[in-house]
Amino acid sequence: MDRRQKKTRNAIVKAFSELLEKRRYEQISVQDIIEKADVGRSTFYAHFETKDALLKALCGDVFNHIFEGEACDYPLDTGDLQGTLAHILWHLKERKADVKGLLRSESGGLLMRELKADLYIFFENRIGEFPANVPKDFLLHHLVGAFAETVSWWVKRDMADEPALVAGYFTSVIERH
Amino acid sequence: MDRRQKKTRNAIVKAFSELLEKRRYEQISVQDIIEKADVGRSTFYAHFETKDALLKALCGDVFNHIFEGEACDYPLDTGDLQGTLAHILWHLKERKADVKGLLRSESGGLLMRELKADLYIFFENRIGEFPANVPKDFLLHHLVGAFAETVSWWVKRDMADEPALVAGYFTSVIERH
DNA sequence: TCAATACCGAACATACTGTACGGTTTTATT
DNA sequence: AATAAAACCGTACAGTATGTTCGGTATTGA
Repeated sequence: MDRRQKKTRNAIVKAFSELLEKRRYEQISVQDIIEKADVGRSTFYAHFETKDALLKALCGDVFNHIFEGEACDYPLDTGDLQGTLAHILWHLKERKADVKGLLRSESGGLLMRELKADLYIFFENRIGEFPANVPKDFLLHHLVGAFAETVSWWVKRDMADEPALVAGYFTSVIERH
Repeated sequence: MDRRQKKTRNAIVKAFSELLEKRRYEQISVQDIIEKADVGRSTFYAHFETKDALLKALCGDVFNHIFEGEACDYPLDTGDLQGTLAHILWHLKERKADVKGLLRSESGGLLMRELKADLYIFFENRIGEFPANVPKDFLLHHLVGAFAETVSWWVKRDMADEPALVAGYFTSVIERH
């Protein structure tokens, strides 16, 4: 609507994202953010109820691109599980700075929580490819936890490995039909 | 050494643990803790540099009992992977109140981080039982993440399922030799 | 008995959060 | 161009938490 809103909001998110490259989430105060964004204090709170809300918004921003299946120019999605997982990793790499910043933080769990929530839905739709001799609910958590940790491992290695390779590792450890 | 130290320290940890049953970590202030422990403010800081240090100490306390392999009266450890994992779960249930309190919190990641660190070492010693066609480092993270999430899932269900059963679920999803 | 030390508790400096409010600028609309 | 709505500014403020300091008291171990 009002384009000042977008401008301000973007400035805040961008400032937050940039601060996140150098410092951990806990070490960044609202004061830091509004100074870097060059935005009034009350303005910040007009946009985000709290610092956590901002974090959540950033997470949502990162993941929406991935799981909402917007059109993108990733060519290698073979459609199977491994290909789709590689696709997800590729998208995460697009937002490398944000992902690294959020994951490094003490509250890295917050990014992880968002990621896991989306992964949960993702794997739910793929559940047929996996063994059925355990409760579905358990299996979902297992897959989500394992893949989330895979992401964490990959990020720690600076996302150096090829997405397709990492996805291949993952699928080869899980017992399938 | 001085038995006042132990007494005070225990009072603090106990108060913290009890507060954790009702409230999440973030909602508990140092003030709350020292009031419940009936301890002076400066005394608290003489024992723990920060609230996080206290949390870490409690985590350590919980996990030492488990991974240091102290003598215990758990009879069902069959020695194989499933049995040992069940044993770990059984110990976690011993400290149910603490584990639930810490896991429910926003900083549940802190307990998880400690747990994962110990699990990492644990699985490292068992690595031979798993497929070797992926990097060992990756595999370890995979197992750790999956089992940690299993714990999280189990706790959410109020640890109602039998440890041996849950451990069985876990082992049946992982592809082994 | 006595020196060491752990504790008390209040006071203090510092920092952050979230809200309030009067005034200013930009926007969309007519 | 005029105008009402809105988004913004920025300062001030109340509330709360943290971590430190320090003089005095009580307990401990030797």
